[in-house]
Amino acid sequence: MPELELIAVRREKLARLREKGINPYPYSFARTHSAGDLRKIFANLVPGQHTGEKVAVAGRLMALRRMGRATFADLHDRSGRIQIFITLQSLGAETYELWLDVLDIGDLVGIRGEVFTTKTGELSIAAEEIVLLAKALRPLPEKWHGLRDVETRYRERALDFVANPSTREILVKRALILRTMRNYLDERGFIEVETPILQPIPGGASARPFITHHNELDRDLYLRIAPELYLKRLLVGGLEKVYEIGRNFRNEGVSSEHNPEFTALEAYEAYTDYHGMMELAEGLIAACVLAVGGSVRLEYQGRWIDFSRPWRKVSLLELVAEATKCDVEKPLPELLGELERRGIAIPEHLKRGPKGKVIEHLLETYAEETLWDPTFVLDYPLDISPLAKRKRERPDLTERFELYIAGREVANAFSELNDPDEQRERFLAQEKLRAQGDEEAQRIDEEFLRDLELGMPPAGGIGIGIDRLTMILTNAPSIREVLAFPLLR
RNA sequence: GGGUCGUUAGCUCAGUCGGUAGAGCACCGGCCUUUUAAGCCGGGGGCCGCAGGUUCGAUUCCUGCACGACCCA
Repeated sequence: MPELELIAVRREKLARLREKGINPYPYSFARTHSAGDLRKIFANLVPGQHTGEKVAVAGRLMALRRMGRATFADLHDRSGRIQIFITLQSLGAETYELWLDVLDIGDLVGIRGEVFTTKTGELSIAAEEIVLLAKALRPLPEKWHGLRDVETRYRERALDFVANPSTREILVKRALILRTMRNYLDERGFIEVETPILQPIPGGASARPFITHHNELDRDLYLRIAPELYLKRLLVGGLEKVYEIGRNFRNEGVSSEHNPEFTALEAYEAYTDYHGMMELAEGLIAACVLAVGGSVRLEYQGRWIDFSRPWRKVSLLELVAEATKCDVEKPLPELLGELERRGIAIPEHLKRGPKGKVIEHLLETYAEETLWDPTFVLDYPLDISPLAKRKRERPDLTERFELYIAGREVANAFSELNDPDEQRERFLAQEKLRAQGDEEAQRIDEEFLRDLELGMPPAGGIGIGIDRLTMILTNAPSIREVLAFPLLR
């Protein structure tokens, strides 16, 4: 039946209700229990038991089994399902007929009545009063298969949440992860802060920004690609341990692992370095794994991930050397020659350097997917790490790591560069790349440099991608599953 | 950006080797007071993703486009 006809049928019922003087969208309903509460409280009833307990529940009608003068209904709320038993005897003929005429699957209703169990032992409520709380005008997906079509699921998210409780569960777990992170950091003396999302110069990461415009100031502003530079200015200001959980915006494509707006945690701690950040990452993520899964192991897309500490540490250059069997210590021209001899293709735009981009490409292409259990990849080339401090004893590398889990980059951290003169040099090198056409190269930020000149304590900083971490901890194959409303084409 | 596959009723899916399209659920009518994917009887419901092409005839074959899934860069 065309959708419009199904809606028309429901609208007729709505009109009938109004004729009877019943408000189909009333104001409130005092419920005494959720379905889950009742299952807990009345877990030990025997079949056919009447309790004498009067309760009030509310939720969405998800099934109606009409059997003449008696009807069974399934009422769903956030906590689960409870069966409602409706009889002509207890409501009276007129009321019973009316409700069975006008109620549809999908309607929100309140029920008052006595808790009992049927002869098969199912916990139920014998309805003494039915209150319509909101009439549903659109039909719901099929009761058995539900809503499967992934496109409809992502485009009509509310419908997906109604039809698929497991989708709702992901958001519950996401909230648990965020709560666990905040608790973990708060307990260790970190202060949660909020820094600008509208920024005059987008900094703190290599990415293309979204541009917006302030009318009154008649000035373009950018949606932030990272909060990093502002958070470090708070370190200058003496906040010592700060973190922010918030939305970043990067003007790039959408895929199963990318959404243009995504949530990241960034945390900065004075007087430590990237070794301290490794400990923080382990503790923080392990706490989330435990909170969500109750164990140090969990299954992702059919494979187990072992979060037992300490996590593996491997140097980026060793990792790439092993994956490609090439001597990655060679200068770029010689390395490119060796890669070519081994039949390893490098995209043209990377060949003119900097070398760090080639190394990064090799990591993403040949090593990333092998990093299944949590692995810290250490010591990134200086030329692709403009905000990180030089590695002790290796001036061409930085004290930076990325954390990989299930073949995905989940975190990025470094010993924060706090020498203002060197930071300026690094920015200038980035500006040079930008002039050569690298739109993702970072921009010089004079206000940040000015504040660095006040003196920023040595510090470790880390960014963790909340969406990707949530994917892993909820066994979600796509980032769209862990976003309440993903961006679609 | 390239390749492969998909798009049929509100939902989940069949199907047509090219001849005016089917099921289950949902919906409508009838029977039914312990059902639970309730059951039984009857009924209505379709731009077969969009646009072209081939053909006497296209939902089916071909091309393009849109959207999606997967793989590759």
